[in-house]
Amino acid sequence: MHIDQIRTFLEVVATGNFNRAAENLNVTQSTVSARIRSLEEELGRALFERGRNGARLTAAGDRLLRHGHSMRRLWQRARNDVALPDAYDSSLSLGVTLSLWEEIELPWVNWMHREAPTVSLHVEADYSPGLMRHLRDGILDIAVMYEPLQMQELVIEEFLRDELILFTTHPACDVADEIWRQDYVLVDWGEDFRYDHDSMYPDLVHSFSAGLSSVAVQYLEQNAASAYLPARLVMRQLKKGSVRPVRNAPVFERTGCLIYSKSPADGDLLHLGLEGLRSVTAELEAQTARLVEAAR
Amino acid sequence: MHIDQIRTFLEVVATGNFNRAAENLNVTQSTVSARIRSLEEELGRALFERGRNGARLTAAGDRLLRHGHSMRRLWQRARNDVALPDAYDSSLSLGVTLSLWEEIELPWVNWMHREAPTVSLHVEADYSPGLMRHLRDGILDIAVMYEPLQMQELVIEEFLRDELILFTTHPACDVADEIWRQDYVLVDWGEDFRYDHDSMYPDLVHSFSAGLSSVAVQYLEQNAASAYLPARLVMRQLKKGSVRPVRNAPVFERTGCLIYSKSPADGDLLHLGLEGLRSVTAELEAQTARLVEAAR
DNA sequence: GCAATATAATCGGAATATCCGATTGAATAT
DNA sequence: ATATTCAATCGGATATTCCGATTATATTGC
Repeated sequence: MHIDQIRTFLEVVATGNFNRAAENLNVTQSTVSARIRSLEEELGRALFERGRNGARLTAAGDRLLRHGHSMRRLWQRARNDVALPDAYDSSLSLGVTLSLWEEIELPWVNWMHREAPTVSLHVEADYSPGLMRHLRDGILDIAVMYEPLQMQELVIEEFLRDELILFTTHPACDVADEIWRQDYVLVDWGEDFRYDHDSMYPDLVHSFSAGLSSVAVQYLEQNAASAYLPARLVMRQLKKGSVRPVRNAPVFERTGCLIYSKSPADGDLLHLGLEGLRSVTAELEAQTARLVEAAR
Repeated sequence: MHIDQIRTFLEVVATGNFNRAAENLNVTQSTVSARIRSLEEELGRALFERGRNGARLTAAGDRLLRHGHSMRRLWQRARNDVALPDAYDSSLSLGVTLSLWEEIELPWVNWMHREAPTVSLHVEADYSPGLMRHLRDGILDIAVMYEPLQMQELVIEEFLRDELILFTTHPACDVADEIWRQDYVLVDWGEDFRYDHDSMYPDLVHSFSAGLSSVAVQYLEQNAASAYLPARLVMRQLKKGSVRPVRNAPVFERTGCLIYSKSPADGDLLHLGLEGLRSVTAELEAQTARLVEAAR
């Protein structure tokens, strides 16, 4: 068994097609064919049913699939750990959605460094699809994001309820006042939010929409405008009083999730990392709650 | 990365010597040398410090070691699962010490078959060293034995307290009567027992010693003799009254352990298997307890 | 210091495996 | 029928692996 055979197998499963798998792997189709054939010979079982519409997994292939994922992850992880400086004895990597990155990353790194100083940490921020891909490939051990796609071999655990509150830099006003509607910024908080938002405010016009929340915050600081934001992003402005929640405006909820492998390379370490995230998040939520309470 | 490179790496770690590793793997020393070298080149790190006394792991090699064990186990497991008949979707294998085999194996297989009918089961009985080797190589998922050797990457969990009671086929007697000393069979219940037994009865002569308990039971049935046995092995004879416990004789305790991998290929399935063992054992212990109570 | 010994690295050559590019073959849609 | 879309196969170039023998190196005993 060569790891490239496993990678090829997984790519064929993912694309359902020898030719596309060959393209993605930068080899010829005949090479893919040969790799799969030798894997099948070694295992003594057909892994794919080849037909007009590409390749479909056999039952035996399906049984290989889960282990294949693990093998790829494990080898990725092994290469990574071996490459570490000798002062470390293992590694843990965390990926965080861009919108949560700033708040979670540093406290978590500090927490981990205190609890496990010989663990090398790797942190990255990206959008959900990138995080999922890295999770699948074993580059990430844990990811934090909203609205994850369900995936075999991954545990999804809710761990953070976020409140999206309508904030404004207009003078204190009620949702009925409609002052806040002047210069409204629509922040893209994901599919669930878009749906809820549209049904609540079907006729609301926005002067622009922001993909990244920090843009919206900056805009609010410099203009009399309104936007849906989690309280923690405008903590400073709330304290100053420059930003106020719109009274009686509906609050949207959003659930942050922890995603990690069902079969980790190092279960103890993974759970330490998760514990760190929960602890860091609890602190974050407590702060936010106090602030929201004070502003109401 | 070829799996043979990992196997070779692990064998060199185990023997601490390229030549012995070559012998065990049935290849030449130059092949072992080349395999390790190519692995080192791929990883960009030296894995061993070569010296007069063989090969010692570097820090980087040590970081590879744990993953190497997992890789070997995982591939072993994958090959096994792929080879399964299509009616099954995964597999679980249990190894049991010879002395516990008969009592645990069948109930566990029945329990598992009821709870998870699509899981292919593999059961084997052997002495502890064989079980440990198979556990290490990924052939076994769970082992049940007394006095396991501590090993990296394995969880050891106590789950069964066994009482070794002095039984006799002489007429009912007290330990002070010394009738029972005529024709005493010393059963080898392991190192701990030997030690405790010797200090308790330093001058006790035995007519023979038995490595396998069933031999001792058979001997007791056919001769007026005595031996230390767990009650469950002489349940039938206790009910008939042909075998009696020696009153006031000290009871020796022995702890049965569950051993399994810290990083299993399929955690859910593993824990189902463990649950089955605990359930089966609880039943066994309850029966034994009732019987011992009745006999006293 | 000098063999004797044990260990791993290296080298040359044979065998084997891998990969590519082109072709073939099979199944399906038009 | 014909075109299209897949995967299998073949031939040849290249790369890798393996063995057997030799070499290099460090340790031990004398």
